[in-house]
Amino acid sequence: MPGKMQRIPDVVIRRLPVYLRYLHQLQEYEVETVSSQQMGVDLNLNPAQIRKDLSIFGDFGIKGMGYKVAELAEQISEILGLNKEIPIVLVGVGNLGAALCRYNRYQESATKIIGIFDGHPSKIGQQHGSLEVRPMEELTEFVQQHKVKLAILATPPAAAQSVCDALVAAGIKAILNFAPLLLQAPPHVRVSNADVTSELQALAYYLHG
Amino acid sequence: MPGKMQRIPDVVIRRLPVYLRYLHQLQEYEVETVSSQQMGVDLNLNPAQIRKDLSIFGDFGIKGMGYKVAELAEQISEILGLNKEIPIVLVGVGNLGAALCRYNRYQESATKIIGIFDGHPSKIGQQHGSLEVRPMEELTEFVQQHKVKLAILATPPAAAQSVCDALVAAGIKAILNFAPLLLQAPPHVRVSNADVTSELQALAYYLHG
DNA sequence: GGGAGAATGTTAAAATTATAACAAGCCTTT
DNA sequence: AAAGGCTTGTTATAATTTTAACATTCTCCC
Ligand SMILES: NC(=O)c1ccc[n+]([C@@H]2O[C@H](COP(=O)([O-])OP(=O)(O)OC[C@H]3O[C@@H](n4cnc5c(N)ncnc54)[C@H](O)[C@@H]3O)[C@@H](O)[C@H]2O)c1
Ligand SMILES: NC(=O)c1ccc[n+]([C@@H]2O[C@H](COP(=O)([O-])OP(=O)(O)OC[C@H]3O[C@@H](n4cnc5c(N)ncnc54)[C@H](O)[C@@H]3O)[C@@H](O)[C@H]2O)c1
Repeated sequence: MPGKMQRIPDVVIRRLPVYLRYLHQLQEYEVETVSSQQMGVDLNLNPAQIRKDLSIFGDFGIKGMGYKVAELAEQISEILGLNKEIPIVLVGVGNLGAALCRYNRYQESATKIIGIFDGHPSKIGQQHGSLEVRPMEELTEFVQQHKVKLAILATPPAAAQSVCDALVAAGIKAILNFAPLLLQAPPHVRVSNADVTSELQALAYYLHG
Repeated sequence: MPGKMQRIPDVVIRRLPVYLRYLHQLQEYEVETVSSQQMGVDLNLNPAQIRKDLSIFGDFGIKGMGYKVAELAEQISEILGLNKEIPIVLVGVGNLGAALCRYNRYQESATKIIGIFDGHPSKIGQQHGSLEVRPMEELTEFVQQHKVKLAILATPPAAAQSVCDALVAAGIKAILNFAPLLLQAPPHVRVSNADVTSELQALAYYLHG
């Protein structure tokens, strides 16, 4: 639909991976097609919202029938850019960082950690799965050489801002931040915060409401 | 303000921990008061939104002056229910679960993991910090005995729904779910999803938009 | 003690997001 | 091949959330 440009809300983008995971699940059960109605029931979402989200990007459905599961999964992958491998660097190979490395290995996903870095001498050279911890000095060159655009930040909060600055300077365009603080980054760099403590605190509210 | 009852949006509740962390930071620098203006600059939020969020719960500010940092932090803690310790159980002591246990120890927070459980015999009895892995058989009794209302779920996705059911049956009221699937839980149980893969996939979109 | 300046709480407006309604279109069945 | 039954994409409506505006009131300082 080569009409006019429109801004796509973040909230829509964040639902796409949910749709995608669901579709992959259907594929495992060899389901061929699915309606927005059915998706709505299974995902606890309004069917109209699902149709609207998808129609932003194109006409993927078949009237009277629904969506072809495999095809829609492919389309969403395309939209998100998951059809090519997306290389990731992880900085801060502590408790959490190490868990993320190991997890990465059995995950069949386009997003893949290809380099891990740490500032502490004792960590350098340690092996996590197929990845060896590199020193921070190599970060910039590695990022540029491998055209890495996405980073995971898992250092303590005190180090996080300076690591963020280094990542930005190296050319990183998006950061998944696990450190419990608000990173300051330029507007063209997207930061997503995964703060467990905040999540737990928000949940705590609902224990007495 | 004993006026009429109002529903408080989730999005407001999720901002409260952000405010709280910021206030604690100010306390470290011995800042005594702060204006919504200043908070807005530091947190990248609209000052009006901050004032509105806070005014839902009471009149915490002083006109012409702003908010007393210590007092506001105390109020927000109160609202979230963080003035008493909130006990948590964690199920699934694998890579991620173990990292969360260890993290828990140095975190000065009201939310505290007090029991960890795993379904695999080889894990039972393992020590993680001060916590020893317990068998699933003890889950229900432990939850009820310690009046635990909040759980962290960190099992593989295949096991997650049945663990969720067990948690709900035991009386858990809120779950932070790390498994990449949509849990089905009754309406009185709140589920918050912390899915790293989905986060990364959403970020991927912005690498080519 | 009074006036200037500042920042709140609140009311009003704008923007965004979600839901509902429905015409158009595709598939299946007869 | 035509009808009937679904289900989409889209347009319209509703709800929520954000931002702006401003009267009120508190502090500070003279
Ligand atoms: N572990 C968890 O379960 C958990 C949960 C929620 C949040 N977090 C947050 O995630 C982050 C990591 O947590 P963790 O438990 O893995 O901490 P950790 O202390 O185990 O690991 C941090 C790692 O970062 C490295 N590091 C420190 N300064 C660095 C720098 N300037 N440059 C590069 N590397 C540096 C350290 O050497 C260490 O290996 C922290 O910000 C923590 O608050 C952790
Ligand atoms: N490790 C990561 O960095 C990471 C990142 C994102 C998401 N996740 C998700 O978090 C979850 C845990 O990941 P992980 O890497 O720690 O996995 P893991 O395999 O290392 O650990 C899973 C643990 O759950 C236990 N378990 C399995 N079935 C159980 C059952 N029925 N009852 C109780 N315990 C049971 C296992 O014994 C194991 O100890 C997974 O769902 C994974 O997809 C992990």
